[in-house]
Amino acid sequence: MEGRPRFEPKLTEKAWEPKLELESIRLNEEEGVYQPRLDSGELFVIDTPPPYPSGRPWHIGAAAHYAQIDMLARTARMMGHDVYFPIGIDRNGIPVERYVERTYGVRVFGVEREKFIELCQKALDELEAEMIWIMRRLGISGDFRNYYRTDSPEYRSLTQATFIELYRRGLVYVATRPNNYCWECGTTLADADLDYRELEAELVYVRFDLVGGGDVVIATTRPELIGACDCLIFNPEDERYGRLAGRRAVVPIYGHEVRVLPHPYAKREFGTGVLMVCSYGDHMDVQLFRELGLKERVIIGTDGRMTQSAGPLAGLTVSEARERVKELLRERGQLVKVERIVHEVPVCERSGTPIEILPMEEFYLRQLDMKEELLKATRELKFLPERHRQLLIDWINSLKIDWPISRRRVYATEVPVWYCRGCGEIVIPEPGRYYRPWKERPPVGRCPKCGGTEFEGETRTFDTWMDSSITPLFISGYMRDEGLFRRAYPNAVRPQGKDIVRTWLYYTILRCYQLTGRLPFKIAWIGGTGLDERGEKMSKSKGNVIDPVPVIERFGADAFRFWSAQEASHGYDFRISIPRIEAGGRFLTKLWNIARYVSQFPVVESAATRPTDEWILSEFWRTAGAAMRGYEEFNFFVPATALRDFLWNVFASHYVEMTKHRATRPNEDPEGARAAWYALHQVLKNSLLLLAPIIPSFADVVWRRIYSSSSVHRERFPQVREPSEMWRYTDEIVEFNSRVWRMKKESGKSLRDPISVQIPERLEPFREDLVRMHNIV
RNA sequence: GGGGCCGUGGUCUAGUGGUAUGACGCCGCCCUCACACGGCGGAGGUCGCCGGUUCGAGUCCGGCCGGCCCCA
Repeated sequence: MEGRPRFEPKLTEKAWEPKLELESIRLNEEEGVYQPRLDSGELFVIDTPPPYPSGRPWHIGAAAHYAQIDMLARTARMMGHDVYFPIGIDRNGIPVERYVERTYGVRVFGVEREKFIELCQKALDELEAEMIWIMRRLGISGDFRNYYRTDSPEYRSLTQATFIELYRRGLVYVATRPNNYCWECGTTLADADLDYRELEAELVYVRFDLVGGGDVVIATTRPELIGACDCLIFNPEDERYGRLAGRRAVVPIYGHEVRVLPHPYAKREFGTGVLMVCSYGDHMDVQLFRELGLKERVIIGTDGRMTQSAGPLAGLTVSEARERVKELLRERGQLVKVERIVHEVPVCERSGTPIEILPMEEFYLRQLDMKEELLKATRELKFLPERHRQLLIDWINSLKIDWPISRRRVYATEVPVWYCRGCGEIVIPEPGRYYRPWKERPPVGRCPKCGGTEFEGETRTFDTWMDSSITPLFISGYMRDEGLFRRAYPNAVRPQGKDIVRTWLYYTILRCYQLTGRLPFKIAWIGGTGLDERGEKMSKSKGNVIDPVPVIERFGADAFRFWSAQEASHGYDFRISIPRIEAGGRFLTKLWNIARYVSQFPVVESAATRPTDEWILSEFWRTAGAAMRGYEEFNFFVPATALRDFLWNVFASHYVEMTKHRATRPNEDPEGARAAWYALHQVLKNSLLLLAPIIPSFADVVWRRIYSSSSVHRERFPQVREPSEMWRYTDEIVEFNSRVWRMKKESGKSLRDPISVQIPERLEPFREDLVRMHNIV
């Protein structure tokens, strides 16, 4: 040991400890590291999805998603952009209403509206605080000081202002149409609010008498709608029924006559091959009613009960009516048989209740006549990954009705409209403030049309997507801050999950395009879905939701983040398994120990490097180039895996071992030691920069201990150098070292024991380091 | 029924037409002076199936089967 200086590592802890994250998170927040500059110039604005605080457990896939969005923000910062990373909380809509009903045992329309809203706000405040805490703990570098809420007066007044603008431009209209209706939630729903579930049902066979003799049997899962039947159809190819074309049938119980028509929608395999068309059993009925000009009968009410038009079924709930109608048919001898089947049923996404299709008067926003224009405009939008563009195109092409935007709910932005009691004229206020027509006086004293002085405030609210679809406008100061708007709009990136392309992405593009004539952002960054370990979607009803909080507490946020980055390439679905998160986090232990080893040596800025040093620097810059190509596309899988493989399997295993002798004995060979120190620090320092977006606290802690008194998050990515050709030696070096280790192992030698082995000619430049490393004699 | 993605050792994953990566788990050995939260070695695969192109296919082409997600 004579002549060997004692080196002290600057990293004293034996391993990376998650609690070190807390200090780094606090420090960077206090130092204002993430604040955007206030000077002029373009802002790189990230239109983050405002999460809905629906209560624990929060979805671990969502946590991973936000971690990745944060990597995106940090990447942009390190590329030199002035990044504005707002944090919003989505607080509008049905989930909180249901939560309040459950938690406080009240019904939304059973208490005073004001009181119910108060309860909602109270619940949201609590749930929101926890969500903000988790996001902070994840190391998210957003603007928590000024986070916004979609239920704030400022936000809601912007939603209302955009509605007023569109109404005045004729893009909003009122119409009565068959609509998806959830009687459980008491409101109309857009197609995007539906889910589909496989449910058991009875397929009921009913015999209709034909006018002029004979009969025909139909099969239906909705026998209670028989009173609303206005047509029977069979497939035109179905020779069994060709003779029925043009005949008329008598509807059992109700007695009215309906036509029997051939129509391709009827599938010969389903039931008897003959269907009854009613208002309205499903979406196809709606289409057939429109197409065939059928007569609508409303026999289900908004309370989920049969109306007076349902005759003998009036007053019954839908399921009671279904049983009762079977009895009535049986009594008449017109019930042929009943089969049990399983079929897909549209249900309310929120309550899981099968929806009804009822004609309702609602406000609509025009979208059908913009389909082509939107398809054309979105060609300018960059998709990452490109293949997810198809999700949006398919959705736009599948739109069949304009967007019903009014809802019969309470905790949402009010439709800012009053009605004249005299003539029914719609009165719209001036944009600019938050209106609550159900409790406020109208904006005018007299009706502009009839001069009446009595008004009634609208009680309905908007679909919450009316709020969520203007996040790019809200965060850019639209209608409120011209200067900010010029710097911030269009936003740079919209990061979101692929599961909400049909809602959030589509509605945002529609609304912002209508209002500004421009796309709201330049890049749509579409992440995959976090699935459970079996590859199935997580949902509270399935009970397979994993809570991210214990995972983060156990392994640390950076381990979780690193796992998230290296688990799946951008845009692919990823499975969440705790053992794999744990394994991913092991890289941090490895990297910590690499850094701990390197941290004992002086930081030198230049040196006369040896071939071994040249080799590792070449291999490093090659890796760095690959990592940066991943960052260019905000695909964190690429840098995470490239750097992990390099640092673990090449740098630590081979370079560090090859130079250990040299690096620790500066007295023997001062120049050689300096050269090793130089290369060790070059690799570590630049690796920290390249990993900083993915493992921000880890990188920051190590950075401050070794390289700087200021945050790593004020730095830029290293300028990637063109690697020399030396990396071409990597395979041979790895192969040779493994061979020597194996030989020693097989002959029972310790790694320090001398060995006699031929160094391949190609590895001659590395002879000195190889001899020392393996103690070759 | 339509669209998208995916099918590689027990599990997960890389793979530009030329001897199949790596990780988790498993087995054996080693407390080698950054790291036993480590290292070395090993077992384990008809690369979903069937055809085709090719001297040669996990990789290209066609068809089929299965899984997941979205939509109908």
